[in-house]
Amino acid sequence: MTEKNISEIPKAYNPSSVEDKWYKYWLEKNLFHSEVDKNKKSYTIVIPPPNITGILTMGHVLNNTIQDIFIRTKRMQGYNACWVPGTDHASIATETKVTNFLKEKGIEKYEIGREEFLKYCWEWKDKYGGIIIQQLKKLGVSCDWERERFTMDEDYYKKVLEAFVKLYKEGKIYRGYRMVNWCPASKSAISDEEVIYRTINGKLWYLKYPVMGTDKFVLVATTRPETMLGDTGVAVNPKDERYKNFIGKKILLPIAQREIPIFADEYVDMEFGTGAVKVTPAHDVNDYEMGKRHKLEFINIFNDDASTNHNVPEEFRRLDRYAARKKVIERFEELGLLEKVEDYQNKVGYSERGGVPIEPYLSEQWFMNMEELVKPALEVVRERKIKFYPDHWIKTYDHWMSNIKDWCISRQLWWGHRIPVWYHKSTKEMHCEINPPKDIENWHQDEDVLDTWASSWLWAYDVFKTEEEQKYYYPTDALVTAPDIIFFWVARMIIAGLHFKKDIPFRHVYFTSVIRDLQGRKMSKSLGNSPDPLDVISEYGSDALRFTVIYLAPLGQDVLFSADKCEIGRNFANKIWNAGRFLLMNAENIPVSQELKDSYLDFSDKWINSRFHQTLSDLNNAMEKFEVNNSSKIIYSFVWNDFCDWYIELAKNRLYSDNEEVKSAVLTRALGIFENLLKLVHPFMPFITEELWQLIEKRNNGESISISNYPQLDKSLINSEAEHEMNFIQEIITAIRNIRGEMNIPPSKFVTAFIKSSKVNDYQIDYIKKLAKVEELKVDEHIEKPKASASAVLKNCEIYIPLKGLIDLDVERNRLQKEIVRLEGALIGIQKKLSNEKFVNNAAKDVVEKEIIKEKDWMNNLSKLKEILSNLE
RNA sequence: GGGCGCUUAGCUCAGUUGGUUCAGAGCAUCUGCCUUACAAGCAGAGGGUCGGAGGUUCGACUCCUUCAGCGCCCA
Repeated sequence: MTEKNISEIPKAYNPSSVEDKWYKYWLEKNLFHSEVDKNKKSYTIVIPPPNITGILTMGHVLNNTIQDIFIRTKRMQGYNACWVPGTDHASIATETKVTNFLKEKGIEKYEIGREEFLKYCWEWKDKYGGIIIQQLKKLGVSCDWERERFTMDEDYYKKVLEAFVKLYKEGKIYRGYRMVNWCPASKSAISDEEVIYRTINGKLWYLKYPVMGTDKFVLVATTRPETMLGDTGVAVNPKDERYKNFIGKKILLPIAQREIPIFADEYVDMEFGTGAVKVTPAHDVNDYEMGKRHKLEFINIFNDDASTNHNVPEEFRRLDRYAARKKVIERFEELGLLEKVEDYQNKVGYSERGGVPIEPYLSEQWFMNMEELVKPALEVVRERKIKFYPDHWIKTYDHWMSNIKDWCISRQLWWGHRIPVWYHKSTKEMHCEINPPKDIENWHQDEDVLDTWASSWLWAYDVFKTEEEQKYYYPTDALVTAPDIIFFWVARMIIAGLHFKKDIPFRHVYFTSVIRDLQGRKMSKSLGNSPDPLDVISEYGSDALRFTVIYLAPLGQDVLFSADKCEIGRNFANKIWNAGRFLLMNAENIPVSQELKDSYLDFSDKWINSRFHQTLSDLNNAMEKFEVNNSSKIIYSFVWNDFCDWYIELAKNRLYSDNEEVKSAVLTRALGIFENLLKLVHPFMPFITEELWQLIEKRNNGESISISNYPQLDKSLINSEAEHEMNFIQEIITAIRNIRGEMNIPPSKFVTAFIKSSKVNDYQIDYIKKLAKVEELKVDEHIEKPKASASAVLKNCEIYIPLKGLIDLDVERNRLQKEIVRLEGALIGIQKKLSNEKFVNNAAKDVVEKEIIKEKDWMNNLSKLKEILSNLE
């Protein structure tokens, strides 16, 4: 760094001039790169790879700030810290984006074909896929950018296929014709986890189905009348008296003119609707099961875009499912077969990515049998080999894992990892290998790609390219992620890690808060209630945003956020800035001398050292327990309340004294503590701390606070005597300030004060005078209360402030009376306790003893106060 | 229907194993201050019977039961 003229340091911290400069510096010096180093312990985090179609959200801010705090702390603590960044190819989302992009240019995906389409995808990825990475850098994250990975990198791609082939050969992957969740928008199957259920206000239509050979009807109720075109049966409960005589008879299905059986099945709920249900085995999960049980016909009436196909009568063909619904209802009305329509609330499954209702659809798909794979993954969490924070997520995880179904891993898309299976054109033989068969011309490859999560489930180790690296960095230490992907990703990574690497993928999983707006609504694009983090950064600074989000986000609780809350972080940054500015301004005139660092120590120095190491101890404990939010508060309170409000204020006395050696000693000490404080803050606020760290001492090129040594806890410096002494002085100062405040004495006016006590030492007098604005201070254990003075009573101490001409006796009377009432109340409680034999006999001895001492002190204070009040004049 | 979480000051939330002035912090409010680091600041003050009821205990914000309200996940 070049030398700066300190007086030029601006009064208010300006993050924009600082942040980009340091991020560039860190990258230039390659400070965040990690290489295998067997002499150092690794500390590894893999980023939850953001989706290449995404842009930075507040959720990312929270998530990545937490990871950065962990990784920066460990790096400074001497670990070989490695944070692997990267992005996820997001099969459906990206393919949708690119398809729409091409459509706007008049290009149809199927016309250009697979190869050509994928070229566009890569182009799109190169152009937009890095946006979120650039945005992340604005946050100051200390990722190892040399290790940036993408789920479709060539070698990673290969690893994904290898995993598929291995599982196939183990018989864990199979192909089958099953009912899946079909997304008509992306024309692909999706997994159960990608279906979002929404309550919608729908209708319940009552349709009359004529019973053949009679003039009677069976009334069925349905929320999806269009599916009647694919009905192949009507079911009733065997116990239902109403329908007993119909069982075995046939319905002549209207419109389709198909004869379908009426049969009995326990599944039918007699209470729901009419008690008779139409059965569409090809388009409803429950009907599918019934269809299999009763060997019904499976009639698929939809194309892959959910329009009606050739299996319905000519005039109903090629209609969108909702148009088909309308037409079916109209026809039923014409036929006089529509009994009634009721309003009805039901849950409809939507495709998470496609945004349209999913269609239960029979198709040929690839599935993974999860039954065996799940077992070890369940164990490691139950046995706490992997720890969850907060740990109540264990139950959710356990429940899901215990009820897991086979995983549909094929997607009818092009962008992704193409399933490594070839079918022989004539023999129909199947070839499942990484490499295609040699006589490729006789084979055709499976058209489908894999579910994106079937690639990212290998992320925890296949981001490391060599065996050696995997051995060194795996298992990773912490995973920080949003709770909504606990099934999609967390669970599957545990499964993959245990199956393929025989070890857990991570030791700790930290589930972040969900960021909401001030009304408690989830941040969403459609509501437009999500502030753009980049705007927030340019307004408040990255450090401010980071600190604020952490400060507001308790473990396991949602966060109600709005941009203006970043004042918390901005103000804190400014506070640190000005503390630094103060010290640096003094350093212009006072020499810094490391030899004097431990000279002229007084109680306030011992106190601040004690506070620092107590803070460090608390902080270490909190971080150990992953209490990041708590950690931010521990730091905040030390910096602001201990260091700034008290230590700097006390230090001014000596900094402005005449003794050059004392001045030098105090300033050196203060700067030392400040530097340590910066290190504690650094993982939370990397930029401002780097800037100040570079300013307080000339650093060599390549040095950075981010690779400096984290302060070591020294318990011997935690000094309860110094803390007691300091607390006593703080109480005296606060008591005098209180009197000044209540009496409306402006700060510019100095007062005289008398302290009746034997516990105040001479060297503390100047401090009290300075901080309480006292001109003349007399301390003696035999002082008589002067007339017309305000008073305060502390333990072992009485304070009098003569205020002739200033004192309003009524105000003083009120003050005293209030304190008396408070003390009396407290005393009643304590005396009740002490007169209770059971308490005295049962409670711990030290508790009782403390209560007795307390009672004595308070009674003492009380009688003094009463005396003062009665003599007040 | 099953599970999880939440309810403490006007607002947003801390409160670790039940026991020290343990009823706290930040913001907001009120009062006084441009005190030579900081008005993005300093000093002081007011404000809550800890969701309701019951129980365990010498003692409950803390443990148990139950009720009410809110939120999330799964079916």
